Amino acid sequence: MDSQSPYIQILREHGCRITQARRVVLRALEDASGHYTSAQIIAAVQALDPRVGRASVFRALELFTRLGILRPTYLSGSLTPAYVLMSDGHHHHVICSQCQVIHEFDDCGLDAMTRQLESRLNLRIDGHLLEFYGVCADCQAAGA
Amino acid sequence: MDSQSPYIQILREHGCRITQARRVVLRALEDASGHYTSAQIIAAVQALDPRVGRASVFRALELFTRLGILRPTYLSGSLTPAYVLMSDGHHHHVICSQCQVIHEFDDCGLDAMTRQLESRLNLRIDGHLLEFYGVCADCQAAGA
DNA sequence: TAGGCTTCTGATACTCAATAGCAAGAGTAG
DNA sequence: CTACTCTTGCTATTGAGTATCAGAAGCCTA
Repeated sequence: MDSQSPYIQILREHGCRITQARRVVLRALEDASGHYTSAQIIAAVQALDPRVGRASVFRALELFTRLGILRPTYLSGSLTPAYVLMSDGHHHHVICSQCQVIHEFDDCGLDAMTRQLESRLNLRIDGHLLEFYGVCADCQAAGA
Repeated sequence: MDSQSPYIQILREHGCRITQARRVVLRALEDASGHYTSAQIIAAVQALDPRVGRASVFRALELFTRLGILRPTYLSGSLTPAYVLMSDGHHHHVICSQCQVIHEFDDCGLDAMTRQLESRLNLRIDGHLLEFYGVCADCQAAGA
């Protein structure tokens, strides 16, 4: 029943135990389906299950990052990272440099480039993060 | 003579003063041409000009990030960001998940996608960061 | 299903990168 | 050169993230 989540499967494949703390952190991340800072994730976890401690959240985030499930990224001028769920190993978004709005998109068309890089550099590629920086329509209108 | 650096030009265009501290930080970054943490940048700046203080380095890094000259990115298990120079607005690299070696590459072929996104989402795009995650040849050999 | 080994957890104290505040100094426009 | 304003350097402070460790909980075996 837990095995429905592909992330739980990844934990299992790596020989990591499926603990309550990890399950709750994963659920918080999936509910969010966005870009959350550690503080926001801790708050969400507290709401789901108050018994889970701060330290365990940080440990889970670190583990998930190591397994390629998550990727911390720096957004909105703050040096506190936001965590991004790498669904199926990849993630793509556009960030407005002015209002910091984030627009995610799915199709990246990077499969061909991935193959090409793998053969050219002689390595294996498991995933990628693609960020575009720009100015959104609203900010362009406001700035004009 | 300073105006040779395109980054100095960017500062000028945004009405920022060309101060000694900012010049030194830029020089440290250009000398490095790699991925440096703030601690490493501070050390490099100290070596170039000991009068420049820590706080000014952080302020310069923040300013350059805001202007799109730099991008903090998460590398190698530490939550202290590494700064990447966005030459001409974009940067691309492959990171080995095991030994954390970074391999930069230039051609990304993302111009077409950039155009497409601009028209589809109705926004202006100024740059991008593309990170691939995988396992390098050495680590694959060692792991086998 | 219970036993037993091992990993993981929760609580707290601690560390140190990053920031805030302010008086003094340096850029720049005229 | 002068004057105005932005920026700096110093230092105190903050707070996200980490270390520690006894106890709890997964999980494998039989």
